[in-house]
Amino acid sequence: MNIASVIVDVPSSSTNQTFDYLIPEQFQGVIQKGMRVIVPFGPRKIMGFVTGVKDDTSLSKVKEIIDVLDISPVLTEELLSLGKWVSEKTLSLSITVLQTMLPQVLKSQYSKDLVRETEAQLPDELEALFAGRESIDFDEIGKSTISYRIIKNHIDSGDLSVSYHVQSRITKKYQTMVIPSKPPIQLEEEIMSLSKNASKQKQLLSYLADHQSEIEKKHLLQITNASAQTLKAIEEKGIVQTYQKEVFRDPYKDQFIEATSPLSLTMEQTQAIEPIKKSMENHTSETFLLHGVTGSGKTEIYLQAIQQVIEEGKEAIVLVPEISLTPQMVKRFKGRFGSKVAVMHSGLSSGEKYDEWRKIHRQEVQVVVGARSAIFAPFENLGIIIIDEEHETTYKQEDQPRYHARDVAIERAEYHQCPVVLGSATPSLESFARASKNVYTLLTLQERTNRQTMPKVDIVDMRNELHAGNRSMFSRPLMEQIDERLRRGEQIVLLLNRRGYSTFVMCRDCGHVCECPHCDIALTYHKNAQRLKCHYCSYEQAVPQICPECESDLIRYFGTGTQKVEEELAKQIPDARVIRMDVDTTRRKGSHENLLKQFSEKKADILLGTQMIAKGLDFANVTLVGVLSADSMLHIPDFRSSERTFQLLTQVSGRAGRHELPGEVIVQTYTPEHYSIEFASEYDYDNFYRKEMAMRKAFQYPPYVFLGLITVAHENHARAIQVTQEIVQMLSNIVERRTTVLGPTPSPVPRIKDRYRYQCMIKYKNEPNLHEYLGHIQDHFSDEIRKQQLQLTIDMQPYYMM
DNA sequence: AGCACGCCGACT
DNA sequence: GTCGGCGTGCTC
Repeated sequence: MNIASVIVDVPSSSTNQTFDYLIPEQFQGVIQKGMRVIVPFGPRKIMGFVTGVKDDTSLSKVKEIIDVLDISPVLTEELLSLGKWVSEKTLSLSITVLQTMLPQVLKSQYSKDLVRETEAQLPDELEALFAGRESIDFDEIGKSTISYRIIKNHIDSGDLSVSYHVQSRITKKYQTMVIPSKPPIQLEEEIMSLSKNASKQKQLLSYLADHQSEIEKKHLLQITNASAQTLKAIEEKGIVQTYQKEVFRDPYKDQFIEATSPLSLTMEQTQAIEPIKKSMENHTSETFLLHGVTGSGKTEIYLQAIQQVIEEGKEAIVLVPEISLTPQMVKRFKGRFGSKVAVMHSGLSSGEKYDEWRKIHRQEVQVVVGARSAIFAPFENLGIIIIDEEHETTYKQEDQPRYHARDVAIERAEYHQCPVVLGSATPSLESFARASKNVYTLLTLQERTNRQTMPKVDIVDMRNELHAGNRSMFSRPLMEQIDERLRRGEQIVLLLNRRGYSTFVMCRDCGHVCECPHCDIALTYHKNAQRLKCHYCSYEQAVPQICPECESDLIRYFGTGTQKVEEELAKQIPDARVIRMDVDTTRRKGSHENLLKQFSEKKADILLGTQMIAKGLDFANVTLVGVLSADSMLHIPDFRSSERTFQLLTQVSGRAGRHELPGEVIVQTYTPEHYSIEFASEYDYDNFYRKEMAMRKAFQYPPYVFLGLITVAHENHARAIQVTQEIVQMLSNIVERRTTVLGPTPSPVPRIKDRYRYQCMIKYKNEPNLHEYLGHIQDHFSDEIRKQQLQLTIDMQPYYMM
């Protein structure tokens, strides 16, 4: 067993394989599957994951592993094989998948140094660069004017050499601890022998004598009110010792979280949890779809199921959409399971994420609550996986590897023989269809635990408003209701559904829209910076004063951004205090929570925001929810737009009147007759599902078919079409008769960063070898891809068609 | 990816 | 003739 198979940290298709290395004697028996190692690769040194250890290799010559980076494997065997599965299903590189399963700090960084090997005199410019140092970073050479040729000559002559380094970004946090070096009796003696003036030292020592054990330095100095100088004095006398102790960062340490105990379940809840418990007892990997209206107590079911898992000595993963991973949510889990919970989300610093990950790795916690990537938590005895708000699109990763957490969850559950619970008030059509076909087990909660009825939803036809001469973005009924809440001192949530919508600049004379010169997309107007920016590349420019086409000065901003709504609101109701929440105001860490906190403390009357305010928020004093433009999403050319509209409207309606005060919802729309708006206003999921399924069937979209989307991007327009055509041809030749291969079609954004984009869409029901074929297609174009000319993106079960 | 090698055009 | 451009192939 002295050969290791290693996946190296080189993300390219030609290195997407294992490489064999000899395990040197000192690492024999130490190196295990799932550990990170440093290996020589060509002239350099890089990180790699050991995926196997074996006795021999078919190669005649192998190099030795240079170093081991881990004491225990960072990836379990299960995660290694899961990684393989994910890379096959998503057509991603193995190394990319393995890296995403770990916290970012474990990713290696590389550097190159130029080292002086001899005393030989170097040319003046080189001597100046070294400035007396033994080695310099290669980056410094790049900044200087020295030609690489000269350096190369000196490397060849042996005066200089290049050394490669693998650096870890791991930062551990330490605390200084103080520990007495003598037993208490002797400490007392020391106190006696100290000089009379040393009262502070005496005080400090007597505290230590009384308390015996080690104590944090900062803490000790604080209680004894002593200075660091005092401590240093007794340390020098050898009475106490200090050392550095590693501590885990705890992002929630300053929060007091009240412990909660299981609530008694309603009849309905009991009926829903029983099958889950049964599945856990039988050790079967069953998938449940928990369909429960807002406020029906899904979370309590999760909590009690997890309780049982913990009692069995197993572990639980809870996935929550990033955006609703609020302190409120975390509190519910920490309140019930205390220190057994790790939390993983993008709001944590990379060090905090690493520490939370290590709690799982070291088996110090049994529960992880986290966003998408928490599905890869290195638990070894999973007892349950819960995915809350199952329909959320954030569970699908939008860059490589394009995995869906739901699929990974089901795969992991299969391995651990444990249940998966998908919870939602508005299940995705895919999941509900599977439940209807008994692939998933459907569990339904129809009653709200507080017996409150859902808030009444009023639909306002904005066309009538227009006819009546109201050209503002607030309808008269909405304004009336807002006024009334303000008078009663109640709060209001206003949702601006802005997806697919942005502020752009248009000339009123000729209709010219300012577009990005590198992408076929309108530039977005940023008011703060007074600039136009492209959302796809880094291009930006000043706002033109006159139209570049017709030189008219009638330039206007179009689209309804939150900023614009805020201004309008200030004009119409100057007295209202408004908090605006959108990407601009929540960019800074913690600002999201901060704004919500202000709102909950009633420091504002109106919370105005985008989708991010629709989820999981729970304010007792909110009695009115206004949706400014319910249909803005409906016109996006995306087969899921009706589903998303329905989900968003249902969700946001649930924000009103969650407590004693009754709530009301006003939905403004230009298409009140649209079924997704109508059914959402009646909270009628079943009829929405039926209607939408009929649409999906008619147009052959999921869940009736599976989708594969291939996007081809090339600088040369003709070549982009040609490659896409070639792919369409290749696929058409091999797929089943009832599979449809569409294309070449221009992408919804036909050009990004000067590359023309064309697509091929595959609609299939059963193509067991499709992934393999697509792999061949990738290989077929790998040369052209590597030469930076061609970009090929394959997205299985895509969510965004761009 | 990133490095070396090797082949070609543009200069001292 | 050499310098330096980039196209090509390989990394256990």
